[in-house]
Amino acid sequence: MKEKYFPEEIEQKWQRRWSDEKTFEVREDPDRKKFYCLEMLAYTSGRAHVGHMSNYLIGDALAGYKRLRGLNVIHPFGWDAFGQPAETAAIKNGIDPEQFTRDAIQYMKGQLQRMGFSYDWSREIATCDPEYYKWNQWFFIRMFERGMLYRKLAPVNWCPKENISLSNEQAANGECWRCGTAVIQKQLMQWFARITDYADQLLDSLDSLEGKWPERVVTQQRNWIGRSRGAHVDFQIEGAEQKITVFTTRIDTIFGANAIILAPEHQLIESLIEGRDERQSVLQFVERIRRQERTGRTVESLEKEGIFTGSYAINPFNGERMPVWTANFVLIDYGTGAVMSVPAGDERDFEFSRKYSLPFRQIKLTSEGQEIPAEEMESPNEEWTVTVNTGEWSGLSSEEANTRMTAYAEEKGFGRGAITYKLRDWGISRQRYWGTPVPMIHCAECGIVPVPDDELPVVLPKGVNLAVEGGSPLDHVPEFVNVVCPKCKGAARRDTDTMDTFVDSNWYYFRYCDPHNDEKPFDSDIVHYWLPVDQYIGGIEHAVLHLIYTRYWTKVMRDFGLVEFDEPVARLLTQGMVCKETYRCRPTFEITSEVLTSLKADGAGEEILSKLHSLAGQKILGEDEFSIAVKKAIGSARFDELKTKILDRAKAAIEYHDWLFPEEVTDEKTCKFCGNVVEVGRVEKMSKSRKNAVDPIEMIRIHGADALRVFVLFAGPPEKDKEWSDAGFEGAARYLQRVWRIAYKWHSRLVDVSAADFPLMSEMGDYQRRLRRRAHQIIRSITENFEERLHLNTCISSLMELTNEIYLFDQAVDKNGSQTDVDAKLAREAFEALIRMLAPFAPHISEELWETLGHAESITRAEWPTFSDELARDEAMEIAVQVNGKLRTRIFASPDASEDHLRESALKDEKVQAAAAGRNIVKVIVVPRKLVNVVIK
RNA sequence: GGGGACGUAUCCCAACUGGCAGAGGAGAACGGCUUAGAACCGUUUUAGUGAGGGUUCGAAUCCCUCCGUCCCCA
Repeated sequence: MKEKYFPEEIEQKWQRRWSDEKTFEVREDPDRKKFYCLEMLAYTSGRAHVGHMSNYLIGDALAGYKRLRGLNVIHPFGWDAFGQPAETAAIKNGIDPEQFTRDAIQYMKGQLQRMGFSYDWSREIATCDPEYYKWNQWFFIRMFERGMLYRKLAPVNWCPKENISLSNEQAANGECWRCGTAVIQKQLMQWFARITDYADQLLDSLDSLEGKWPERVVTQQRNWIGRSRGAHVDFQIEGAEQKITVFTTRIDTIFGANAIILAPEHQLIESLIEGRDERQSVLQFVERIRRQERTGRTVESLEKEGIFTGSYAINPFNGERMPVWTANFVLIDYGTGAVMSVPAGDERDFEFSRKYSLPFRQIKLTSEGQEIPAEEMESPNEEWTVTVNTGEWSGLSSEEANTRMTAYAEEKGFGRGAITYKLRDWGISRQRYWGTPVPMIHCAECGIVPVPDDELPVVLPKGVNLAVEGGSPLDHVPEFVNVVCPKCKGAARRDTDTMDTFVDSNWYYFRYCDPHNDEKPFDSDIVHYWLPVDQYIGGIEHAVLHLIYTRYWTKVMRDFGLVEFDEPVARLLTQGMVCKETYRCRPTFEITSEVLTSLKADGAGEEILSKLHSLAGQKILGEDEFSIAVKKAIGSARFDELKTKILDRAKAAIEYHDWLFPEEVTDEKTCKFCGNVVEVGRVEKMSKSRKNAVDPIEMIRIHGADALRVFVLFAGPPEKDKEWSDAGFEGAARYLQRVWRIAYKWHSRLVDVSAADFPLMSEMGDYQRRLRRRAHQIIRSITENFEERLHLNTCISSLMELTNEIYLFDQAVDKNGSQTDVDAKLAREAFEALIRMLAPFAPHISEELWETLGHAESITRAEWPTFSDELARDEAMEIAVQVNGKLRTRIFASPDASEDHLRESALKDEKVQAAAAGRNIVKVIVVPRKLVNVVIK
């Protein structure tokens, strides 16, 4: 053993050995209990920073622990390799997306291996491998055969100049990311999966995840599915054959309806306006709303806009005539795309009716039992109370009325109970290159024909020009597009859509179990050995989409007979992020008299100038802040018009350097390049663009991977955000050195003793008893923590405590002048416990020390230390004695002193007696091992 | 805009089903070691839990209001 700790040397030694000996490769073993430890697929962004490591670290520590507990631990890794960012990077830099992705994987894998993670690399998957995505295609065809997939027209963001579809990010701000053209919504034929058929199952089986998944993930999924029970009601259109069917959850409020409102996309609109004066203006309105981004239309703050169609519909309950409108806040894909407006009971309807002065009626009491006249209402009443003005149902509770009125509608045949969901069918088409090709062929004779199984995979062609204008890049590859129809052998076209990458991530962890199977996606028996996943770890951003889709896919696979279980993930942990301070060199803006003069020359009016004048003299840091201030002063319409001119003129510091790396900031917190004072930003999530990412490889070069691992896990509980701190990282390194030093001091003395045949506690000295007791206490606390709370930060602090105990012990031994055999036994017990418990966190140093203690086999094959409650028992405990809840004194008692004993000792105490003198003792509360509270009056 | 989380010492964080506010780390100070410093070893150090109110024998913990920070959804 070397006297000094050289992390680099021992880390490389053990990483090589693990790899040579295939330490972490596992097989199914029916005689052993398994543990599936899974972290989410890594996105192939190029390089990983410390923030990315956080969830791998949590998983690796847990996997290490479970291995020591004797479980057969599968801990695989893979790459989320398809997707639009790789394609974007490829277009920008002219690199082939495949090359870009392969390079990223190679680099990132190197980073992970240097961290010493215990992955079974023989199971590695990259979703862009044809051997993997072949099975996406296989699933696609199976689902198509069963009618689980269909095509329909659906809107995409579309750049009219280049004729390509854009992702939401590419269409940010409503402009095409490449040419700046205004994005429009275009209807394209696209593939959809009927996930809504599984809505009830997805919702109902969430109950079984309660308590095992974070509460908020379960809640978010419930809301996302958004099941609501209500009724469909048919409204006859006046003077026409058709009826409008609306969905409502509050049929009890139908007497308060003052209009029917259709989504602008509603099919009936055209026939409603046919031949009417309103036709032209309604068409214009519909066209305008359709261009608005769909996402914006669900916001509650949305400015409600609508237009009367000229038609009327009849309320089937009371025969009232109601105008039919169309408005932007009604969505075509929710319910039936038509609602009845009940202003007295709904926020949006209320706002809408007030805006367009549509009169309405009060239909329920307030929760205090008041009937407020409709004209006097200041806000709608959305509660379930008691109905009024509701015909024969007046005076009923809302719930009662709801049930009875639904029954009435059913009886009369103009309505029926119905359930709707917020969940929509899942659009899986993408009009891009870098994804799994849809394995379908379009034949003029035979329609849509799946590619025969024996021709799978449909491989993505190489060398495709991604920067083309017009359609998807694959449309421009004739040798890909032009095929022979599998059925009639006539000329046909291949489908050029690729699949949403959520298809890839739906089932990758099933594939890990049987990654090289070339006959089917996986062998069911093997999957049944490993799955469900025991612990899944990943980011909260996947709370809804990925985690709903993968639950859905599991149920689909279950219905295919591939798996027997229902829920794929037993436990879920969403990790916090690693954050760090940011620095930014920003331009300052100032409205000076020169600025005003030149703006005047630009044609700005007096009114504007005087308003801007009020901002004069203020130095405002940052473009956003300046824009906001100016906008506030002159109003947003004028600002939009003059924006560029004002910004250009008012920019005081022309030169600035935006986000800075820490090393680009001087000690005086100024920018190294221009001397501007930098803005020290909030502690933010690490990211490349904010230049606050910490490179793990760089950190490993300084103090080693073990120190990095210990630091990140020690920085805070796994599910909370953590802050990067250089001092903390140093502290972690110092801790490992401290372990090394004390191990070095003792190791030669320990090799030949065994931690067995201890004398009775009563026969040992104080310092000896203490070490043994503390060791057993700490083993207990770390074990419980791993099993229950996974607060790994406190595990590490317990390890530090144990280390401190060993130092204390060492000091006592030095004071005695000689080490006894009992000392050596005790030290060996404590060291072996320490090293094994350190192994999940700092595996390299633990292996090395374990070997030093004379173990021939890897520490990963060792057993987790056990504890004895008896040995961990405290000798005497301090019991707090309170009078009326205030601490008055303390008494000492053995940990198993009875309540009676504690009560009596406390009452006997002179401080208690003094306080109680002349007053009544009302009661005495005894909390064994903690405190006694004497309540007096 | 909606939903959620968090706020404890100079800083990062502990405190498990309400039960003595402090485990651990960082920092600082002092002592030892040293030619000296760093490192190391040791000792010491600080808050009543963001503010206000409520429930309770007892509140960091539960409830309400407000302030602040962050996250998710839109």
